[in-house]
Amino acid sequence: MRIAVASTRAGRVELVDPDGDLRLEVDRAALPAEVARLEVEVKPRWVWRDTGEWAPELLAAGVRVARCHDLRLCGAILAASTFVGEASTPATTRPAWLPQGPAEAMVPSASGPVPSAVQRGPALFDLEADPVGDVSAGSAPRAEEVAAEHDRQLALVAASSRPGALRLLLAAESAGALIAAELHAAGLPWDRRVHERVLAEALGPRPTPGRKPVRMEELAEVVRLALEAPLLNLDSQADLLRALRSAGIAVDSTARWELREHDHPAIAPLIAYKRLARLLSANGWGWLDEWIVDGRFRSEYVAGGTATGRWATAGGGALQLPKAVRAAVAADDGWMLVVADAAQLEPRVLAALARDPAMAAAGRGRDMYRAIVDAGVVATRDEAKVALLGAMYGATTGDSGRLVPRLARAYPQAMGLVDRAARDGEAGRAVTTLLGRSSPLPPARWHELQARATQPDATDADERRARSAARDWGRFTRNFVVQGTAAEWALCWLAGVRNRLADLAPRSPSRAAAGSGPVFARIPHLVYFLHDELIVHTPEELAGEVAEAVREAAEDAGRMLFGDAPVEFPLDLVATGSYASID
DNA sequence: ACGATTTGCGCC
DNA sequence: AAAGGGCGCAAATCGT
Repeated sequence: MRIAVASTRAGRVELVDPDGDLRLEVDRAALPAEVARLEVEVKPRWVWRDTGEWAPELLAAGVRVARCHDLRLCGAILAASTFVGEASTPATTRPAWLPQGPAEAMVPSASGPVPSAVQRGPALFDLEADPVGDVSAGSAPRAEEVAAEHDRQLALVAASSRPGALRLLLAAESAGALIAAELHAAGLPWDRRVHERVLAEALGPRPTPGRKPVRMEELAEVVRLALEAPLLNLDSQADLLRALRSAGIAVDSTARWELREHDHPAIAPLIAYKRLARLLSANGWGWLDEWIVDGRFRSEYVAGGTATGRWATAGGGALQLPKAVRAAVAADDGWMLVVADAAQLEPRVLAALARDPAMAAAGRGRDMYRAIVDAGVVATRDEAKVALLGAMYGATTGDSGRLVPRLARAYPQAMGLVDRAARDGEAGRAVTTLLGRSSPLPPARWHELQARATQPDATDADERRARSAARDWGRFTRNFVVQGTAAEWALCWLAGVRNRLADLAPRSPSRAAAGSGPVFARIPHLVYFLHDELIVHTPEELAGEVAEAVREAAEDAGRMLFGDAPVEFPLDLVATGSYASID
C-alpha cells in the first residue's frame, strides 16, 4: 500500500491512498501522530515530492517511517536513465512542481524547497554547464498530483529495458533520502574535549581572535628565515610563490605535491605550516563552536547529491573529516560504535560488473591487490593498487599509465568495460551504471568545441582543445560506471543495515543516548556514511548483533547487485569506543 | 564593497 | 609512485 502526502493551500496535510478509500486531511502539527498510526496499521510506502520536506519534522516528533518514494530523486534518475525508452509522449511529461534536469540540489527556503539557482555540471575543468531556464518548482502539488506522478514514474520503470534494476535503484535512492534525514536527526556523537586536545597538541593553546596559534607562528618564522623573506605572509600564495622562486626553488605552484619534490630547508616547515593552517581553518576551534552542539555533529547530507550517485554534504564538511580529528567521534557512555568499511570496493565492483573471471578470482580473497601480485600480473602490491586505480581513473602517463597495459592483458574484460565507457564519453554519449543511473551529457560548450574542430578552417589548437576536452569527458564516464555502481552497492548495503537495525530495535537498553533525539535515544542507529564506510551507534550489549547485521547487509548487497558473480565484498569492521584512525 | 573564481587540500 | 575520477570548504584573489 502507498500513501501520497501533500500540503494543502491552507497549510494542512493531505494523506491519500489513490488505490483505496483512505483520504485524510490533518493539521500539520497532527501529522506525526497520524503517520505513526498508519505506519503501525498499514506500513505504507510514503510517496512525496521530497523527503526533505517531511522527514525532519517527523523525526523531530519521534516518528520514523520504513519506506518512501522520493519523487524528486527518482524522477531525476528516470529522466536521465538510458534504460528508460525514448518514446516519451506528452502524457509522460514531468510536472512543473518537480525540478527539471538531473539531480539539482534543493535548498530549503521559507516557501519550501526550491531548486538551487545554478545547475552544476560535473566539475570538469573549464567546461561550463548548460544555461538553465526558469527552474522554479512551482507551487506545491496536491496529493492526487503526487499520486499521478508516482504512477508516471512506475510506468516508466515498467516500460524500461531493466525494470528490476531500476526498481531496486529507486528503492535504494529513496531509502538513502530517509537515512540522510535520520543521520542529521541523530547526529554523530562528538567529544569536544578530545577534539580540543588534538587541536592543542597540534597548534598550541587556542589563540585570541585575530591571532595565529603559536605553533603556526613558530613555523612561519622558520620559513621566513630560510627564504630570507622577513615580512612574508605565508597565507598569500602569490607572495609565497614569489618568495620560493627568489630563494631558488623552481616551482609553478605552492601545492604540497610540488613542494615535496624540492630539497630546501624551507620546504619541511612550510609543509608543516600548511598542514596546521588547514587543520585550523577546516576543523579548528571555530568549527567546533559552530558545528558541535550538545555533543553531536549534525551535518546535512545530500543523498544523490553528485552525478555518480554518491552523496554530498552541505555544511560542516562531514565527508572530509580529517583522520586527525576522528578520535573525537566517540560513543556515549554505555554505547559503542560499530565502524565498517567495504575493503577495495571499487575494484571489486569493476570485476563483478565486467564479469571478468580472472579479476573476479583476484576479488575473491580479502586482499585483491595481493592477489593480483600472486597472479603474476605486476611485481608489488603498490603496483597493483596504482595500476588498478589508474585503470579506473584513466591514467595515461607516469608509472600508473605504464602499468595499465599489463592489467589490460591479464583482465581484458574488465579493461574492456572501462575503455568502452571512456569511448562513449569521448563521443558525447551517456554511460549507465548497473542499476540504471546514467551520466549527464556534456555541456553545450563541449559540443561547440567538438564541432569547431571538424570545421574546414579548424586550427591545430582547435583540434587539440577538442581532443583534450573529449578525453577529459571520457575519463569522467570511465570512472562514472565504476564509482556509480559502487555507490549503488553502498546504498543497498546502507539500506539493508537500516532495515536490520529496525528489527533489533524493540529491546531497549538501560541507558539512553541523550543527544540523539527522540527516535534514536534507545536503539542502535546509523550515525555516519562515507561512500563505502558507515558507523552505527549502538548500546554496547547489542554491538555483536549490530556487527552481524552489518555483515549480512553487505552480503545481501552483493547478491542484490551481482547475483552469484564470484566476487566477495569483505568488510573491515570493528566495534569500538572511538573512531580514532587505526592505519 | 561584494560576489564570483581560483587555489589548495581534506576525504573516498 | 604520480598528479588520472568524484566531491566541499576556506581563504585569497579577481572582476565589477
